[in-house]
Amino acid sequence: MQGTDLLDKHPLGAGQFAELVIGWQQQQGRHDLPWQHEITPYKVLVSELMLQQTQVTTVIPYFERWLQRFPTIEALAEAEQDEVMTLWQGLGYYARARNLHKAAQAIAKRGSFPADLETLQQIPGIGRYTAGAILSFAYDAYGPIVDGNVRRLFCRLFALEGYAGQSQLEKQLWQLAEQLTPQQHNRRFAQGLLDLGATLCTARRPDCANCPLQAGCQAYARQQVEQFPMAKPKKAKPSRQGHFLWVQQQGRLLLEQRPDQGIWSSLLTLPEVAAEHPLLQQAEPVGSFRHQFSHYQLDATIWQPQQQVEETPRHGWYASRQLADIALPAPIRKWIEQQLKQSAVD
DNA sequence: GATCCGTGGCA
DNA sequence: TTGCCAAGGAT
Repeated sequence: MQGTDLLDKHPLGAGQFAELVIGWQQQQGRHDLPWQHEITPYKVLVSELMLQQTQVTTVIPYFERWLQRFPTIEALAEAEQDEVMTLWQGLGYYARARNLHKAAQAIAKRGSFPADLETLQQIPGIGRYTAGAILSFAYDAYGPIVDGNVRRLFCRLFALEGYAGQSQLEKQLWQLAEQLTPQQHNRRFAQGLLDLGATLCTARRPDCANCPLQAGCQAYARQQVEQFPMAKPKKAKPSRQGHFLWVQQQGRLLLEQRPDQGIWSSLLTLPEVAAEHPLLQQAEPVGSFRHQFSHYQLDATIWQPQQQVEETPRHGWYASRQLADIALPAPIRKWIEQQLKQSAVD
């Protein structure tokens, strides 16, 4: 067992490690995040789903609005998907919103909130990390977590080779998490791990001088803190073309709901057509934008067709005052609002 | 195991 | 401007 070896060779034992993390969290950790007050399993579920791959400062206003509109899991379970997507718009990774909605319906139907790792991981949108986080934060119970913060912290503490996603590294990280996670004070311990990663053991310019684990950090001992974790080998980001239609009729704008898979799933957008679409042969380009996704770059052109657009049940006409209350992708919303402002001035 | 899935902040 | 990064999960 490699993880056992790692821990055996390390100057800090598991008990001492937990004590240091817990003590530091109490003195120096974050205590004023919105989901840390009057904790319920539902609030933990909402916050954890929102926080997946998303920064705390981005999530906070979304979380506040969400709890106002859906104060309980039953309220969310009974909501329409349109409204769920509208509240989530701009936050990205829209499958999370559908999963959260489905999770609320499953839990409400079940009658009780699951409180064990196995059952939690059967719920849509909840993986190994989120299940551990729910046990730790909602129930103050044993729930190992490995996220980006913990990965960075452990890779440095134990000078672990490998990059994020490599199976052998992930296996080591989870084994360490299981061994280092205490049986008591689990909420504070988990919060301490995340706070250390977010405020001291950061990706760039880590603040080792104030770290309670400095004496036990193997990367620090080598003066190679920023070499861990190793950078994932990167490949070129592809570029894709997108063609969107700008069609107004009697002051209303034609929009189309996207399918529930793929990019911008379940959101409304300007109708998108293939590059070979006949409509584009006699259309005028009225604008363009470039948008960076995590895995490709979108070069979009917006066309004003001269012919009638064939409508489907997924199409709809929207007045400008309705736009605030529907779910649009951020770059599409930005372009539409700019266009409407210009045409109003013209 | 590799890829897909968003967005905003920051150096 | 560009690249990197952030409380991951599903396929």
